[in-house]
Amino acid sequence: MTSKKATIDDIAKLANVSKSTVSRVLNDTTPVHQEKRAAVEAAMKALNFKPNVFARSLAGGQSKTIGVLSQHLGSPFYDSISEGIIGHLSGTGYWPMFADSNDEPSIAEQAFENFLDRRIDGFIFIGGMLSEERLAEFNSRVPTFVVGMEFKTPTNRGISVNNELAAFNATKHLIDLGHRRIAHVRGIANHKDSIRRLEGYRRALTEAGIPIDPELICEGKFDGQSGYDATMGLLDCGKKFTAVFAANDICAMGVKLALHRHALSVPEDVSVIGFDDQAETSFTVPPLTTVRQPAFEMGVAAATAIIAMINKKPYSLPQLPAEVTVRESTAKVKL
Amino acid sequence: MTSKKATIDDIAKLANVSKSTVSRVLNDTTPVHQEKRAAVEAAMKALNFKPNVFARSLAGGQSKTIGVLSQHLGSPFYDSISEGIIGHLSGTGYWPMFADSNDEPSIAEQAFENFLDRRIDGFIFIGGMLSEERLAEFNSRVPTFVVGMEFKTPTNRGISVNNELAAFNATKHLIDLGHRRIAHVRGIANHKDSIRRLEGYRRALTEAGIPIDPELICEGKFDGQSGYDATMGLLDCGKKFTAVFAANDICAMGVKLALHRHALSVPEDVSVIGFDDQAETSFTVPPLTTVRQPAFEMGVAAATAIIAMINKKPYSLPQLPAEVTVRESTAKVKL
DNA sequence: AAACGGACTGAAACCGATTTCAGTTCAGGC
DNA sequence: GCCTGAACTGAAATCGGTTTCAGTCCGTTT
Repeated sequence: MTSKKATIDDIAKLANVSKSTVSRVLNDTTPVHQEKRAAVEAAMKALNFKPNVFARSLAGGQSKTIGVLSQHLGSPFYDSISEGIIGHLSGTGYWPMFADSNDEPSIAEQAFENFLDRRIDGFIFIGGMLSEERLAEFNSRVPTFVVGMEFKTPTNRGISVNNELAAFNATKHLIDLGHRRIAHVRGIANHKDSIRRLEGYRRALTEAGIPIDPELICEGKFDGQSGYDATMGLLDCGKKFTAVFAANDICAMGVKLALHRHALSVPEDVSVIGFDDQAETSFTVPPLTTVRQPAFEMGVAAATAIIAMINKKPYSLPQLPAEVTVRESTAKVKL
Repeated sequence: MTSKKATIDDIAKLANVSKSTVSRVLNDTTPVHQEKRAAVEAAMKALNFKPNVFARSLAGGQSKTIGVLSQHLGSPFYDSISEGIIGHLSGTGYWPMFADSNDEPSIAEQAFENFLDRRIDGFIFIGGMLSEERLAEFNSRVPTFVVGMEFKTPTNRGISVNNELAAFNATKHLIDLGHRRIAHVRGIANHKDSIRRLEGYRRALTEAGIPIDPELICEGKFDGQSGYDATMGLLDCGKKFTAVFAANDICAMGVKLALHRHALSVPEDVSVIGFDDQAETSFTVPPLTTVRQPAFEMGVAAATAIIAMINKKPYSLPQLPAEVTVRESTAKVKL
């Protein structure tokens, strides 16, 4: 098929110009006469020319790669974001390069340095274990976009659901169903999302005039086991509650299993609401009520934004809803 | 910290040798006198030298990047494999570059070409929508390792669970519990894994002297919806069965929900077994019996193998078990 | 003692782009 | 009619490595 792989010199020869000119039409750095530009473009088409990324990057140009740092690949929510990023990047000429920090700030820092060695053109940070200051510092070294973590200062440098509001809505949904003793199983304690979700939970209770019972707020880790353990703990010591707001969907599954172990049924005895709306969620028994986070769309937005940032073009971010998806794991409180 | 970034010339100057020599100790291509080698190594340490990947690759050396093509990022099984790959690659100097073919052979082909443009040193193919011939062809162009798909010809070029055997074991587990009317919800029809799993299912029935009822074999797509639809279909037309072997765990969740809709309980009325043992699986109500695929370990093995292949070193692959993880979704058939 | 071959080395070419530098052309302002 | 600046161009340097080529040095063979 493609015999060898055309270089810029081949194009120059065929179009009868110098390689400088070819480079110019390639990068739009300097005006090029219409005629020559057309000749060059024709030659590129004819030879199916694709610039060599390495030569380009070596010479100081772009590497056409985007570093993507996920806090935890294997977490469905982050993975959906990644999927959105990959999906949107494909065909743009940019390629993502992934790293996983495993929720460790020090690994994240190191991964970032490695990315710089690789001369990434842009950096997408998924999740939220780094301070805004660090991220600002990153951004001063390479265009940086944050997804899935609330990022206040430069509002257009990140995209995320409003966790506080989403958690408020989730809790309010339960309150509206008549629940007053609502437990909350948290995510990782110092994780931004966890903190904001706890805030939303508290605000909803407070605004409804329900006193906050600290014993109903359990530590967790965004996983099934911690949801299970926390709920078992509550149940074993006879704590009364009629609803649980879990930090995320997989945690909610753990909560449900613990309730099942105590012969409590969902939603008849206890209502459960999750967070994320990950794919499996609608097939649990019963299907889980949850707060939807449009993860894939967030990934797409991040990819769109980072490309625009790299090319210093304007872009706009979608407004993300924080809606409760009502399914069958929540119901009116039993009288 | 690191002021500028040392180049090979800096090293050469400091070690008082030519850059050729530095390159030689870097790549171990030609013998270098012990003294000079030591001097060079010392200089590299002192200047914290890291060779520029782009210059290296441009000059015809290695790019230190591994192309990883997943059939479907966002599928928990494939993601766990990816996680294993990323985990094991980290710190080796090699970096993965991901693409997602979305189960489309044509996209896979294109992704592979793009990878070659990026001069990947090695290629890891996750999943199984490509023929062995194509993969052999790929392997002739760049070291290629296949993970999560059975790959017969060169036995050490891929790693996978024995799907036929695993499916046989799953089905046999049900038979041993006394079930004789066992439905099977398949994965994507022309997907290798699906085919092999169907074979295992058939063999188990045949060896047990149970006639195969084609109406109990339903098409599916490795997702929750198809598990749900298939089961609803069976139930709605009054087909009798006491157990279901689902193509994977998420499919099994769909199956369970459909049973729940018909007021059938698991495992009292119908036993359900899944495949993969993905993380959430142990928190479903009731926890799902499934066949474990050690995905993360498979990823690690793939990363290990590809690096060895690139460097023409020997390596060995672990033997993967195909064990049934018995939880609570399967039970003795009701008499 | 001459010839040979293996260990070891540095200069220079090369990989394929970008960018600087030094012009050349040409239109418009005075 | 001359000057100025913008549009446009190509030669050559550059990015940071690898690899070829042409040797040098030395211990062994014959």
